[in-house]
Amino acid sequence: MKSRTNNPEAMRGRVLDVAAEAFQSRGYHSTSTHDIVREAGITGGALHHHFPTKKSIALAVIRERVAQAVEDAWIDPVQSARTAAEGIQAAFANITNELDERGRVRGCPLNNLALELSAVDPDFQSAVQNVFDGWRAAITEKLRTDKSAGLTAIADPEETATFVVAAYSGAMALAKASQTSAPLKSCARQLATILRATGANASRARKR
Amino acid sequence: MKSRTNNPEAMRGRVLDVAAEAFQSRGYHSTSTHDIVREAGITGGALHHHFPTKKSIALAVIRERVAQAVEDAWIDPVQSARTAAEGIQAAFANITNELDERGRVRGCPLNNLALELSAVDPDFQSAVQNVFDGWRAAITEKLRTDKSAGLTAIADPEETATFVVAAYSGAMALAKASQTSAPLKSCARQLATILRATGANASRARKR
Amino acid sequence: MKSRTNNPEAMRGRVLDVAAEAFQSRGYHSTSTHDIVREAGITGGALHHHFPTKKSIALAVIRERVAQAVEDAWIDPVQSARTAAEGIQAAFANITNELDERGRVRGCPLNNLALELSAVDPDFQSAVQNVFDGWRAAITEKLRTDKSAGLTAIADPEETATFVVAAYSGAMALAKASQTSAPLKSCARQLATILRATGANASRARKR
Amino acid sequence: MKSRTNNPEAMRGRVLDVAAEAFQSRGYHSTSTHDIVREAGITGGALHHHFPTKKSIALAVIRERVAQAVEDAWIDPVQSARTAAEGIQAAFANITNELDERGRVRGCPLNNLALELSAVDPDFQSAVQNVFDGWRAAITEKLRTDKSAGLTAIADPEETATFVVAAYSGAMALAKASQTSAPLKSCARQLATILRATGANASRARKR
DNA sequence: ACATACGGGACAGCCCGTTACT
DNA sequence: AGTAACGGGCTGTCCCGTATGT
Repeated sequence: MKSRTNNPEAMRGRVLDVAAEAFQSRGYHSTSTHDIVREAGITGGALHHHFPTKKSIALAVIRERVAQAVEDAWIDPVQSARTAAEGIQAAFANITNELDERGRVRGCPLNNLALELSAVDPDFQSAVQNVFDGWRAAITEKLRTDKSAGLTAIADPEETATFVVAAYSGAMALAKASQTSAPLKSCARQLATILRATGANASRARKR
Repeated sequence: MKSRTNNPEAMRGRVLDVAAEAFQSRGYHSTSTHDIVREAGITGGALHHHFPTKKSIALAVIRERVAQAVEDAWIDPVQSARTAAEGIQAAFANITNELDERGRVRGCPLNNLALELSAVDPDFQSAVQNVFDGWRAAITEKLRTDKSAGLTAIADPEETATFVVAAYSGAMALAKASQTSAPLKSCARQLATILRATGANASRARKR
Repeated sequence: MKSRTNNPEAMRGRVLDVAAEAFQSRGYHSTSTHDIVREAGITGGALHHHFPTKKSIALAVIRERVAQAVEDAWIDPVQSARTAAEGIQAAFANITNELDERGRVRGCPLNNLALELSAVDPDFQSAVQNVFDGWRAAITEKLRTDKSAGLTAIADPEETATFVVAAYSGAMALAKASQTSAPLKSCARQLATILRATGANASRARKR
Repeated sequence: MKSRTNNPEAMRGRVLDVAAEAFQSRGYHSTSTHDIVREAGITGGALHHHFPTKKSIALAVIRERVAQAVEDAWIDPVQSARTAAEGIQAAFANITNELDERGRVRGCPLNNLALELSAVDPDFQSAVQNVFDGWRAAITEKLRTDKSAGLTAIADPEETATFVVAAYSGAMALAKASQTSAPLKSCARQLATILRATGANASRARKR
């Protein structure tokens, strides 16, 4: 008879950690519930107790782990930066650094799951969309309140935020496909130029 | 015994058509070989004769169908457009129109497979990368040879091309997640502004 | 939903019984896992729970059923017989009788699997060898401790034991090929003569 | 378009060579017709032209290759030897030498197929039995006509021949299971002693 | 709360044969 | 004589979910 440590919170957390990791590395469909059971060192029964279906695991991963990852990697840096442009650059820089250290590009956890699951099920779709919305909202807000030179002139902060998220998402997709951080670096530079240029234009416009 | 007419090309083509459609709509892992057999109206033996493994189907789909789709939707419009900016806008416009007519956003076939398969297998990864490379190369070339006002001043056409591809890819990911064409429209507008702005800057720079 | 009673041991045993029977009658490769599922009256899931692979079934059959059969048919009779020669004759006699009653010669379960699987996989090979070793060891031991007239003079009990096992195995192979018990009877007689002769020789030798 | 060399005899022979080799190494059921096609460098259609079914290949292998192998390894040496005992020892010696050089024990081609196929199909069974019968007949004949000292006294040459074949077959089975030539050497020694002893007994008997 | 046993049904891949075609 | 396309069906494995047991 094996010993057992009743600690539901810890077990739930371990499951989510393992599942988040597996979903990002191998994808949702390529990860079996048995993989999670094995890697988390638990039993099928325990998994079922906390998550009755595989779908419920994925939803929890999106809501509790992926959303957190987006917050850590994007929302916090952007909010705490001096300007929106700096926040965006910081986010890119941090992610690129991590990538170069790791050596392998697993892609953006949100985009990976978004592409794989959005078409599968409306529950997945809306869960994913919520995270995207929070992400865009944070950037939008920063763009709106950014009092740095000229950026106030940005016509549509929401659209710009969408654009930033899209550029990053696509850059990460290219990075994953090429297994290089180069596309991310390129896009970071392009975005930097654009945001500066926009500001410059705007300030120039105002000066006249 | 029924009569039979050998027509390997047609059968192969039908398999690829069905598989390309299924992989885009439901994804690679959510499509079973039996689905393909059923939808293509063939037998398991015939499928195995032409494609011994599911992976070989996906590789052929990427190389022969997805690459073609990218060519039709991006490379041809860009090459035949007057300017790079116009070509890019045309590509966005066509795709967005199709999306709005269809009502459902299935995502970019290349990005869907890229995100799902790049991490799975190096063969997939390089097949996907080849298509991305062709795509970027076409835009790069157009940017380089574009004699329209000021755009010759683009510092790094390759990087700009990467950025365009990334922005589109990410925009389509957002569109899929939100099941709306709005992100695509936003990003198209942003890109238009940027390319125009860049040109404006450049011409301004030259005037001085 | 039907009610269910968990009884893992019984289910495992039923699987092994069915598999042992099928492997002996039709061979390992000619028995499908579905055959086992059907004949044991279980489900695929249950089979997979107890035996994740077909190989694991065969290994269990060898270790838990074939080894037992060898013990019943050879080791026990030899050990409990008065002399080695008598034990060997008893084993032959019992097996031949069973054969004649059954009418059909399915061969020695150990040799059947040995010939079919030894070259396939080292795990099979060593599992089979273990049973052979136990078989030979029992005969060796009996020959060594046999105080009956003259047999103590057997130069190399181990080699003689090997010879007995080989003669039986080959005789059963001939019996299977001819679907007759005749080869077994012939070999039993030959072995009887030899063991007696050896004893006679030995005792004659000692008398001198 | 590939060139083609019409040479039915050669193709048939190549198929049988490849099949014989594969059947001995891996067994009948573990060898697919596609394996044969690939290893023989032919096409499925060509195989089907010469051998309409897999069974027909096996029957031809038994009748044309395995029978020949038994003739080369046993019948010829026994017939051309001075005495039966010497012929048997020569056969054992040759086979054991080959085994030691090869390093891997694949078993007796006849016994391998006999054990795997005798129970499957009566056609296989009788084909195998024919080869066994020829083998035993050759030894029987030699034992009968052997004018060497004492061996004429062998009571039942046919039974003795059966015994020799059985001992060899079983020894090879043990050799395959242990992947050692040791069992063959042991049994050869035992048989040598027996045949000599029998001769000695007989001549002793006659002397009195 | 957790563990083991089990249900059914799919999964990708492969099998042996046959038929159309050169 | 020989080639390539094709037909069905089956293989071992694995899947996710649930029920029973502690």
